[in-house]
Amino acid sequence: MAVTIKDVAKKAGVSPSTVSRVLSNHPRISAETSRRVREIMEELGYHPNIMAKSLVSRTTNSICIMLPKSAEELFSNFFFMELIRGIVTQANRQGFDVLLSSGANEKDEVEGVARLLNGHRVDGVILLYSRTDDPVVDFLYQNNHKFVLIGRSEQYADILSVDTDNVQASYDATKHLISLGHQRIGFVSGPPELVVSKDRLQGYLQALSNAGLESKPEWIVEGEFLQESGYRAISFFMNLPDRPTAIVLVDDVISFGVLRGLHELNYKVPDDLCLVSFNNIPLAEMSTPPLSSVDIGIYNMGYTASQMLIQAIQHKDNDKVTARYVIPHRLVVRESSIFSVPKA
Amino acid sequence: MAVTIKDVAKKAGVSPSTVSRVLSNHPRISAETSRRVREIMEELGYHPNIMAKSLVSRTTNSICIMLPKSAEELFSNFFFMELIRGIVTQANRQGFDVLLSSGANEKDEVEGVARLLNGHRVDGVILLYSRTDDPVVDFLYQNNHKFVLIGRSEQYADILSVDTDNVQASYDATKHLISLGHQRIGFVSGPPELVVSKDRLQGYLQALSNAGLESKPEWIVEGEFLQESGYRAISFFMNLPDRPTAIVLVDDVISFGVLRGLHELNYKVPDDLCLVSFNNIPLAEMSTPPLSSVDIGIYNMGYTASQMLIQAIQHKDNDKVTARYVIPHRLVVRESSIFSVPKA
DNA sequence: CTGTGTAAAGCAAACGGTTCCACAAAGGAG
DNA sequence: CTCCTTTGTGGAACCGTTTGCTTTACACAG
Repeated sequence: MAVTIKDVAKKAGVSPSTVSRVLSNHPRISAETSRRVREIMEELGYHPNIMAKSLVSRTTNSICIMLPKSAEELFSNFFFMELIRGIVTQANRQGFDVLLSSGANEKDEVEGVARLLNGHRVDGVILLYSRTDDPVVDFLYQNNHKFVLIGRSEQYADILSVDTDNVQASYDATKHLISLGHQRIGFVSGPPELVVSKDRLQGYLQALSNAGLESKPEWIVEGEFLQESGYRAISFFMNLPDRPTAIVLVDDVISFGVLRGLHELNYKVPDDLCLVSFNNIPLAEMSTPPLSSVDIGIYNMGYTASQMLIQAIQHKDNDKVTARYVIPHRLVVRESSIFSVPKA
Repeated sequence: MAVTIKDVAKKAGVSPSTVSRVLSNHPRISAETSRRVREIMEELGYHPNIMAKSLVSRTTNSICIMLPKSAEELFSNFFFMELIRGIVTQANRQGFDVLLSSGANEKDEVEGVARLLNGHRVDGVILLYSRTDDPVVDFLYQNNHKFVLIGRSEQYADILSVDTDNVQASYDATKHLISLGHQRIGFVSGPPELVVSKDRLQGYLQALSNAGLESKPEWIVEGEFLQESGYRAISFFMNLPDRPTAIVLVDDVISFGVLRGLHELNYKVPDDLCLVSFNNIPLAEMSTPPLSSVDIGIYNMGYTASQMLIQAIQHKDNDKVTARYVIPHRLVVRESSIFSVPKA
């Protein structure tokens, strides 16, 4: 059916090996032969069978992106799409294909990734999230597979990862509010099993303590990366006797929920409450009021992760090499935090 | 290195063919042999080499998602992520892997898809968008490849596609505004090369004409699926001498830009201007005010497209079969349109 | 004219499976 | 008891490439 290397060889009057060598620019092929073979490939519409190639070369030129289980429930879509865009762009640029994989649960995830990796369908994996205790990471690490973590592993030091300095970023965001005169600052966190939640919480606490400010347990609430979490958090906060005058939130989308909640309760931002969140998604500057947010270079993270993984795959130095790449962050101040001290 | 079918065979004291048959549940394998072989596969940690399997079976059990070139510029991320989620979920459920592909330009796109399809890396393709004149579709159609279009083709009738009835949906949205008493209704469209833009414009015009209402050219502006488009459109509209009292917008994200613009100009929604848009993304209910929006079941579209494609791949009836699947839509009315007639 | 070096191309064995065909053993019909 | 099925398994060819080892064909030195 499809045209193979043999068809090309026959028509060109050479052997299949010669055609193969033309394809890989082998030095000992005469210019004339090369030209003729290429011409015929063109004419016949030849495309190398990637499977056959992979089989013999034992490499697939493709990588796999592991989506978190139930991405829809835990995270904001924007974050992942942006990460994926960065990964795919860089991978394609390097001639790699990208596979998407996910699982209904953790067991599924490990099995899926094992099937792909052990079954030689992909050469490596990128994990889009970091959980505190992740069986997928265990599997990858123990079987010596190539992989890159977006985020940070608490268990293994010697793995490839791309991350934001979340402690520092959160410190900066909190510091910003402190420098505006706020004394009572709240924090809305993400799911506790995510490393990012812990890191940002830590930065927040550190900033408070460095400034000699108090941090009350009731000023810290856990949520998910969803509007609803913000919406719920805010009714809690605003009913506190000594409620915060400012909040740090781990994600812009949560802030949208907060804005909505405040609007319904007839509070004004930033007059009654100041907000700073993370990710700086495009909508952040379109909300009312526009959100102050820490830009963490999501696309860049994906791009870099992809690059690191492909590099690791190509130079097959089997030693595990520590390479934690930290993408710089930047606090973008907008209206949601620009008034100094709320009247209340 | 890796454990192969031969290793399993040797250890089990059977031939490779027997192991292969166990794997594929061949009827003429004794229960005892099957049990023993499976046990050994487990023990050795055997995973079939997917490449080798594909090579001989001439099928890959994977499909490819074609991302639009420069997705970031034309579309709202949410839409694609949701589509992808639907596709991946259904594909995985059927044992298919999903590849992501994109190209810097149209030539790139065709080449990429040709490489994957002719090179037997994937069995079929899903296109996430419909352009009025798409070389990728031409290629797929003419080479008789399996593919599904999200949207609608203007050139070919006999291809698989999943779509919203955009004309009707837009008609409904416009009708909703008309029934609230609006006489001057504007329209913010998407890029003109997208079929969805044309269809929604048509539904809008049809609703107006059915109601005996006028439609002025200056009430219609083209934009992209970005906040900025809405932001720009609104300053144009509000400066018109006989400006619209309501607008239909092709995407929620555009509406966010509009909301921002109106806020800055000190207009109120819905008092000064009513809005209805499309897609009903989760943030639509969190904006101020919450947006009326046509829910088009994005996840469902992806899910269905995936299902159709896999079906087409598995029953390899080579006849082209028309199958246009229309996902039902539903107008979700919220505050951005609930007042009957603006004061102005 | 033989021997040697080198460039160009061919042969054949993998890579890890699947599957058609052959064949032995066992069971059933006559 | 033969003969014919059925059942369970093994052997080998093949899927489309790559690649190490040869072979061929010159060119040129001795």
